[in-house]
Amino acid sequence: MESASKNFRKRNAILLYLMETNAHPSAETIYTDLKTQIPDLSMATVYRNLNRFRAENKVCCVATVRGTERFDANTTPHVHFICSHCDAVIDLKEMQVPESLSNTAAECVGGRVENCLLTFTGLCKACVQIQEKGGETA
Amino acid sequence: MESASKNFRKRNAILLYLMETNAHPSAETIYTDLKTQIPDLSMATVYRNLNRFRAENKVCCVATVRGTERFDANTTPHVHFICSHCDAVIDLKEMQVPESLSNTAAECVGGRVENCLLTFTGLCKACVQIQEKGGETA
DNA sequence: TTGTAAATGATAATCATTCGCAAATACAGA
DNA sequence: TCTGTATTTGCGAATGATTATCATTTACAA
Repeated sequence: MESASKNFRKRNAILLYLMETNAHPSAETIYTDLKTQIPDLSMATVYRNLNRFRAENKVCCVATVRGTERFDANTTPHVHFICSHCDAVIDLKEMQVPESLSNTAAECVGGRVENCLLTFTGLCKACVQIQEKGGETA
Repeated sequence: MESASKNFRKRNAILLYLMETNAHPSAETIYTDLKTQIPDLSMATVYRNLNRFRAENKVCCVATVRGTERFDANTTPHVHFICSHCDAVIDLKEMQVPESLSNTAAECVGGRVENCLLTFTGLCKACVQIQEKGGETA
């Protein structure tokens, strides 16, 4: 196992960070947050390991928000909501992608379906309220 | 109506191009293809108008493939398949996003749901076949 | 020790996208 | 027909995210 020894401290820290958050952070957020515990961390290491995790299917990119990729250690099909005002990427844990859909998709494409993402966009609860206040002028 | 006159020739050409294709092109593809009919077209114009169309809800970005946005003049909820080998973005026209899902999502978030995308990834038909041939060595 | 392979940091390079500004264009009214 | 104004555009520079390069460090095995 490649966990305790060798040069995997930083790699493991990055994966752990992703497994323990549900905020779908960007590479930069990961870097900034981990930098406090690991002062000699480099952005290159974050990107390199993210790409490695992706190739190993330990991590996936669930969205690209304003040109920035957002990562998740949950690689099973699941449902997200992206707020177009505050850029939050929120898990909709209560929802599931109906299994039947993947099968139908595979039939339609005639190829191999490996993953799927169901993504809603709009305004999150907090941003709806902000907008309602700000909209009084209208 | 802002169609025939004024300075809208290029703008209209871009929108028309998007309405007539189902290939979900990138800004660069749009630019390259239109350049043959409109030699003095500029990339900035393509990007500017894409952003305008987006704001007007005439066009949306349906995916980001290898760091490049892919556009679609169909702004209603629909289903795509992205081939991770050839980067094709394919409409699954036979499939629909169940209406009920959007309602459920709105309840879960407690905010305002504006759009949704259901996206499958994997290998398209052609790329599966290529891979099967190439895999003989194993 | 010593050699080897893998991981990293720093920074340069790349690529998609946006910005700034001056020139071109279309149209309204004198 | 001129003139003013607002819009659109082209060009090229600037930005921002991501990747590549390369020398250094690290872990481990012989």
